[in-house]
Amino acid sequence: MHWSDVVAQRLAERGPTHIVSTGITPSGEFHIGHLREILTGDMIAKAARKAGLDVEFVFIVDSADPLRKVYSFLDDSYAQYIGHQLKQIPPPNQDGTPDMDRFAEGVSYADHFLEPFKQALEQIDVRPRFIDNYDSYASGKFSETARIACNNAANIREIIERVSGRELSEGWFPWNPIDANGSIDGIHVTGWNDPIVSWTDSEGNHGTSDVTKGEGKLPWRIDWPAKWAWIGVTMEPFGKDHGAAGGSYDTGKEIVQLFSKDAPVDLTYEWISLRGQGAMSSSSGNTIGPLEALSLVPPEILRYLVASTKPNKAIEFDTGMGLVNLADEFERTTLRDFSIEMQKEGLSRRQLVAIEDAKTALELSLISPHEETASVTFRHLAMLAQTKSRDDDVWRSLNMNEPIAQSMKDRLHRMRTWVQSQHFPEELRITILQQPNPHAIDLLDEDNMTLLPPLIQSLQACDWETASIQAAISNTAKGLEMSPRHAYRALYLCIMGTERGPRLPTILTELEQGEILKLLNACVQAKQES
RNA sequence: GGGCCUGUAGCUCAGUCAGGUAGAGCGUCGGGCUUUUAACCCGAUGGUCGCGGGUUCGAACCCCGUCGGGCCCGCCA
Repeated sequence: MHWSDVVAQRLAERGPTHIVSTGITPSGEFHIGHLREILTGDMIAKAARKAGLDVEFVFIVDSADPLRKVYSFLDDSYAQYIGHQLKQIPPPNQDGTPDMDRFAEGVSYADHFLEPFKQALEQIDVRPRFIDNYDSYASGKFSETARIACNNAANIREIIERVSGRELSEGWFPWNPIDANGSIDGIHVTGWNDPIVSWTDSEGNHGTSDVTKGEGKLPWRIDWPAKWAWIGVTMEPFGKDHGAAGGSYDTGKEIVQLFSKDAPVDLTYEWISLRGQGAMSSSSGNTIGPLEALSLVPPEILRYLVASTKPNKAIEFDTGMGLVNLADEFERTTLRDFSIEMQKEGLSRRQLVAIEDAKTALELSLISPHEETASVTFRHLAMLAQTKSRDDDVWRSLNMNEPIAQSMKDRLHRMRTWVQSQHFPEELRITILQQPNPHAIDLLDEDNMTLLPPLIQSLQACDWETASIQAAISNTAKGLEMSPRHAYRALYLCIMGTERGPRLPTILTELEQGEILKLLNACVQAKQES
């Protein structure tokens, strides 16, 4: 059974109605790691609906969280906002300085980072109900839970200290009020008189905070179960950081009982890292944003990456050859006929499960409605995108007639972007040598050498267009009673330094005839001298 | 210190929760397609399932131990 169906089954055992929740703090640039959180939730919601359950999928934007520190992409002037809630501070400009103009127009720090992520979500067909955590506090959604928490401060302290094993400070209180400057750091709670918290801030100011009006927030370990309670969350996937023993899920599980609710069904997922570069981290700049990823890859492929990998498996996102292999695997999967495969006699249980999982992973990956398009592998499209500068030529080569499906146009456009990017693997890059490649010269065999001189002659004599070039190559080989294969190998080695390559005549027509002949002659000479 | 994940073919992984003769894709090699779309088709190659014990008629799978890799437990998914 596919992992999403396993979770759906667990939900079905609990009841017919569910709210699957995900959430992210918009403290910086979103990256594809965050996509795993939301895609995991989205897929579970879909699986649960398939199982006949009534499911809502929500995405909580943790905009009430404070700015923790001045991240590397921020200007030092952000130091004044440390401890301030992300919804209450200005967005950064390109250079990292606060953009007061946009802030005046109502765009907050949180909005700034959330907006592109929302666009990415639309592209990958994830449509949750968004819940803004800051607004939720302000509109009193946390009133009940906050009051209960404050009235049970000792109780909660005991839970956190016992379960997490860490010691809370003397002045700890389950509510972080906002001080005179708007910060929730360095503030001390001095009294609690339901629903008012009294406090003293670092500068010695005194004040009060009404917990039912969102004049502050609950600390994370309480904030989370409080959200479960007021929203009615019954399922939530979360990163392994929260899943560790004694982590926030463990304490939340007990705290939520105080709110007279049960903890949601959990699913801990592993992180996504960039191949060879470790975990993704907004602060180190070691990231690939969802939009950047989507500029290279069709959304189906990103969905497929998550759908076909079990949540507890770490994913290494590889923007090079790994991506090509992933995309080609997806392409092959779309071509499979699962109903025929499953009817096959004598399938072992394992084989059946493998077929079912592949089928489900594919279903979860497709963006609905799925356009029927001709199948083209990534490799092939990569080649066409490099050798044909006009889109029309690509369609002709693929035997596609107008009107071309929009999804195909998108794919080609993405491929062109990818080819131009630093991520495109050298292995697939078509390069034309300027001078003989010594390594390739070594690989030229006797047959190749026999063919080269007459090849050069006929290439010199022929019209420089595809049909003649093609005829020249194969006729030369046949004239010597050899397979054209040898002629092509010789040309690939001389011109591109590889033993094989994409259809040569079309590439040659885009190059200077004289340059090519010069290169070929140089190769023959180099070989003879060696 | 506590905990989680992970180790299976050259590579990426499935199979471990219901023990029953080692799987897939890619790669590599060979052949085909009488023009080579890095395509496509056919075939072959390839693994002491990290290591050591135990349970069992039977273990990649269950139990114990051990070694290696990654990671979490200060609000980074």
